[in-house]
Amino acid sequence: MLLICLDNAVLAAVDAKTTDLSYSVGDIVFERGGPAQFVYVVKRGALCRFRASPEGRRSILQFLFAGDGFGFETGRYHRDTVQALTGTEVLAAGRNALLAASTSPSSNVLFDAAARAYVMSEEQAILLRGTTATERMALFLLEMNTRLSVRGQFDLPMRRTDISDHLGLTPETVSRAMNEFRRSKIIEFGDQAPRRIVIRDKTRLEQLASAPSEFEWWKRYR
Amino acid sequence: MLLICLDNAVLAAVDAKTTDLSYSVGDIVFERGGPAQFVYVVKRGALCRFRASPEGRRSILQFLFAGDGFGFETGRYHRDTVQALTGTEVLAAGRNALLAASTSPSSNVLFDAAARAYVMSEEQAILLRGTTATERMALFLLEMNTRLSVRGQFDLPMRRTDISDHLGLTPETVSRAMNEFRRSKIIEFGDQAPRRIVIRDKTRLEQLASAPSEFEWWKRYR
DNA sequence: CGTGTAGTTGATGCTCCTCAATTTTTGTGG
DNA sequence: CCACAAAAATTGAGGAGCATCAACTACACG
Repeated sequence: MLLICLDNAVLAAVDAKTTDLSYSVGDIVFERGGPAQFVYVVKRGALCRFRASPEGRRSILQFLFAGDGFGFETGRYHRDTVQALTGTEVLAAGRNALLAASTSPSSNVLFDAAARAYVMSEEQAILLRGTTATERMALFLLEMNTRLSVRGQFDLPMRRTDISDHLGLTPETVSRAMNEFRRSKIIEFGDQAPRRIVIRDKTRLEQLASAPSEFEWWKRYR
Repeated sequence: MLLICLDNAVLAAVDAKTTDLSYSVGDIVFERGGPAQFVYVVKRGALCRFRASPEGRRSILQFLFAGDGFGFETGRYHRDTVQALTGTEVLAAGRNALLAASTSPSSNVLFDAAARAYVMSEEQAILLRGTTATERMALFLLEMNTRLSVRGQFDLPMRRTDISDHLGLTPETVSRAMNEFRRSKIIEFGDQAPRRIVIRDKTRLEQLASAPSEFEWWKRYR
């Protein structure tokens, strides 16, 4: 019952018996309910970890990029599904190898990972609670910027739908917010590539990310 | 940076050097930013653990009842504030005593606690996302029922405001939902005691807790 | 060229919040 | 115990914020 945020340092403790795997767009790495035998680290590409509700809603709990670990559970089964958003390479290690490594003297490794995962989960819950669509989009873009940008720009590996399922919004709302950012010259899209983002005014974006937004795009549509 | 869900089994590992403390309504056990020297277990009463945002919002992350542990952090300072909702007795142990106990052979105690806290936090985040006010109130009442009820009724230790800060709603919305439950004879209030709850139709409440609510009380007010 | 998917834009209205007023409950001192 | 004040809870009206539905554009692939 756990998907920990493992990083390379953790897997260094396992060291042996790792396998390289690769997935293409849309491939499922594992599904909710499946047996949890391996732990993984992203080497290249992007994935998402989500839970689908019976009514058809989908909550994307986390986007996974190079260096992120996933797939560790305390129970025998996976609690959520992980799917590739782009062509992806991951490193897999047997769950038992990790457990063996973690009983060595140096090892509050697992505890640290669990504690970090807990803190991140709670911080994000606080963040998504009582924030407006504009604030969430600003926060999301800033996070993607720190994780993905090279030379001041980045390509979002996910669709608008994925963003909306992550932020608890609709794709339409995501689109409107992003395009209003664009019209205000806060961000810029690539030519014929709505997933390529350049952040033009990071300061403004940071203001919007933590402010009862005076940036009310919907008034355009009344 | 961590507030773990410790239970009595965990504190049994410490065993020595515990102190009894008592608080009355409104007392602060510790504040966000304060040094994290002790870990606690609730013996009697109820508390809440919350984070106040600069804009004056308050997110209540957890209500704490007898048996719940709190106050453990991986860092040096508390990440949130804990306050008594009623007259309360807690057991406190030095943080160091716990760490010492947790290096003993038997001890993935800390890891288990962190893992459990992580799972609970993520499950609750999923729950609060994309659910209506009615669903949240139903879920909340069911949870309070399992935790607090004796002989089919219970007294909520918290105000409507606390509930709303926990569920991400306003006190008005909480009040309307609860009174609509009452008018539909799903729950019942005590006489001159709006915090005393009797659940009359648990099955119906469980339906409402996980259904795109066909229970639309607000239509009354149009 | 169709066909399919992703993204955008617009119109409408649901769900809940905000603000204000009132009622109920709790706490305090005679 | 009652009288009063303060706090908590309820109720109502109206509007903010976002979802929903629908139409449309742009590209990708055969």
